[in-house]
Amino acid sequence: MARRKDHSREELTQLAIQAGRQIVIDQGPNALTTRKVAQAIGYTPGTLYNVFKNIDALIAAINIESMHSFADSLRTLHQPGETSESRIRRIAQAYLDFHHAQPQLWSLLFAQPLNYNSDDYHAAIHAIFDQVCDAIMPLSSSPTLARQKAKILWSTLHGICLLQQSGKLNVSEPDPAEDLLTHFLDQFLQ
Amino acid sequence: MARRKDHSREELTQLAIQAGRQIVIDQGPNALTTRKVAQAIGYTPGTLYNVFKNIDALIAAINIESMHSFADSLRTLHQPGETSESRIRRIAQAYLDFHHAQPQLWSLLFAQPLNYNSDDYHAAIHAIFDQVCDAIMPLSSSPTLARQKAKILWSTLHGICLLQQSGKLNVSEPDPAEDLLTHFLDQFLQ
DNA sequence: AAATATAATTGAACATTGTTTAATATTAAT
DNA sequence: ATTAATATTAAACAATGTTCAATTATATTT
Repeated sequence: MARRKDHSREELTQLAIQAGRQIVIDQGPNALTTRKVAQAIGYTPGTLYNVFKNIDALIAAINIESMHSFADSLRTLHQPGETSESRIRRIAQAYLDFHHAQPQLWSLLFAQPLNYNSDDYHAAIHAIFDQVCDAIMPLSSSPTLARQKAKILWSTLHGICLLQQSGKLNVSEPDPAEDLLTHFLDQFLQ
Repeated sequence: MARRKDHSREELTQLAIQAGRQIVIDQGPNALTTRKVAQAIGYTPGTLYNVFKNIDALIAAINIESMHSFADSLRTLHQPGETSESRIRRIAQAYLDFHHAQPQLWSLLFAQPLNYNSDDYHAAIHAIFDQVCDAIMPLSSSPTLARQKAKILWSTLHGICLLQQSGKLNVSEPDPAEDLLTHFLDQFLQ
C-alpha cells in the first residue's frame, strides 16, 4: 500500500494532534499510544513517524497547543486599567481553572517529565511565562527580582495542583486549591 | 526449576528494593524494569511477582525508603532550642539538598505520578509532612492555618525543584534554586 | 506521453516492556 | 515415606515504540 495523499503533511499533523489530545482528555496520558492515534485518524503507526520523529514529539505538539491555548486565555483576561494585584490574582486563578477544566491535559503538560525539546516548545512556555513576568514587574524593584517572583508564583501553582491531584495530603482536611492559593497570594502580594 | 530458598521473603524484598534503588540512581527512573531488577539480584522476573504485586508496588517501596530516609535526616537536623524560622529554613534547605544529592530518586518520588497507594506510603509521607507542620505551628494562629502554610511551603519546594530540573525557564538567567528559596522564605516567614 | 524520480503509506517485523501460568523442584507436615 | 504446600523458573502473551523493505500514487523530466 502507499500514497493516498488524502491529507497534506500539515493536515496530518493537525489530525494527529487533535486525535491525541482527545485520547488524553478521555482516557488519560497513559492511553496515548501510536496505534490509538493512528487508528483514530485512519492511518497506520508508520505514517505518524513520517510526520513526528517519535511519540515524544507528538506529546510535545499536544503540549504546545495546550500552552498556546492557555496563553491566549491569559491575554483575553488581561484588562489594561487593572491593578497589578488584580491581574496577578486572575492569572493564578486561570491556572487553577485550566487544571480543573482539563486535568488530563494538565497532567500531560506539567505532571510528566518531557523528553523532547524544541524551539517551539520553548516559545510556547514563554508565551505564558512572559505574561506572568509582565504582571509582576510593576510590583518589583528590578527585572531580576520580578523574574524570580514569577518563578516562585509559577512553582507554587504547579505544586498546589500536583498536591491536589495526588490527593496525598488530604488527611485531616482537604484544603481546596483555591484556599491555598488565596492564602499564598495574600502574603505574596504584600 | 524451583525453590532455592536462598533468601527469605523479607530478604528478597530488601534485595529487590536496594537493587531497584541503585538502578534508579545510576540510570534513572525509566531504566527500572522487572528484568533488570531480577537480574541484579540473581532471580527471574517471576520471582518478583511473588513478593510485589506489580512494578508499581516496587516503585512505591523504593519511594517509601526514600521518604523514611529523608524524614530521618529532618529529625537529625532538628535542634530543640532552635527558633521556628531557623528550623523551617533548614527543613527547606534539606529538601533542596535531597534533590541535589539524589536527583533520580527525587524524580522517582516526586516527578512522576504514582499509581500505587498503601498505608505504608501514606505513613511515610506523614513522617515527613508532620515535621513540616510542627515546624510551622508556632508561627501560626491555628492548626488549620499551619497545615495550609505547610502545604504551600511543600508545594513551592516541589515546584522550585521541578523548575530547576526541567531547566525550561533558564533563558535570561538561571536563578539557582537556593536564590528562589531564599526569596520565597523571606516573605513566607514574615 | 512516456519514462523516471520522488515521496507517502503500509504491513510486517523487531526489541522491550509488564504480567501470567503451567511445570517443577524444594521444603514442611503428616 | 508420603503428602501437601510453596518457591522458582521458563516460556508465553499482549502491548508498546520503532524501523524498513515493498508498493503505489504523484511529480518531474525527457
